[in-house]
Amino acid sequence: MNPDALRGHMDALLLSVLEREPLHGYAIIEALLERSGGALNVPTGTVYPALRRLERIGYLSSEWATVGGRKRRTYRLTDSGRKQLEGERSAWQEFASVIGGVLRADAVEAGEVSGARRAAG
Amino acid sequence: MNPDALRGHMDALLLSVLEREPLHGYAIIEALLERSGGALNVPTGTVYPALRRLERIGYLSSEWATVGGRKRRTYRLTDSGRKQLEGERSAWQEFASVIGGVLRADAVEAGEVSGARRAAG
DNA sequence: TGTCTACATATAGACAGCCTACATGTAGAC
DNA sequence: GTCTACATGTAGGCTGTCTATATGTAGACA
Repeated sequence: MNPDALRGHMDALLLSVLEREPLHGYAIIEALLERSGGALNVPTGTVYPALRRLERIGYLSSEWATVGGRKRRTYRLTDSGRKQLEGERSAWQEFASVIGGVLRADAVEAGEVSGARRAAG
Repeated sequence: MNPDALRGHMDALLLSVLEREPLHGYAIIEALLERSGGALNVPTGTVYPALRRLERIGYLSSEWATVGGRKRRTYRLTDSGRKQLEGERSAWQEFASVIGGVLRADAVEAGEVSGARRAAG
């Protein structure tokens, strides 16, 4: 997975895995790995700063906990973050539709029309 | 459209619009705008350097032409570029599938399963 | 005892691509 | 003479992701 491609989509991914339940950074990385079928192995140097950024913005809140002698900082979605996640989801759909549409536009000519859809409007 | 989101997908878009026929930079911008239904208004400061980069790599070749007294640099896909486009297309599908899958994972819980698809393998 | 791995967080600095802003020039309409 | 559309290009800023490194606990194993 080309790292640049993640640019601008990391927030959506992080907010999304936190929607179900609060998690600490390490667990978030594992969750992304699992939910992507092994495709998304995001380095700690990406995740930890991103989580802090999202907290600074107000989408996440965090608190420390000690489990089995190890310290964890557990993040949870704020109301603001939950709202943002909605926005991220629709932004993703728009984005995927637009890019996918442009990429498909020329391939279609080759005779492969299959399930081509057009955005209404 | 969040600019960061384009990061890493610009190459695919540019190669894609050049698949059908050679175009000059300005026409490429218009083509992207049109094919995206107005969603993709890419600034010249993004397109021109990107085209030069793609030419430097070997995915595009260019030649100057004068039409109606105006100079144009027309770009066309090389064999290498055509091959790269194939790769970009499958990379996009993989990417969209992975991100979409993770974003959907939690929303699904709400009962909305609709047409969920999984990439084979 | 020492070493290794998994768990867990964090930061510094490099890298790269997209953007804003600006520069330059032609053609045609008005 | 001015404006808009056409057409290309560069400099410099921004910012998010990555690599590499640092720190520390717990438990397995020799």
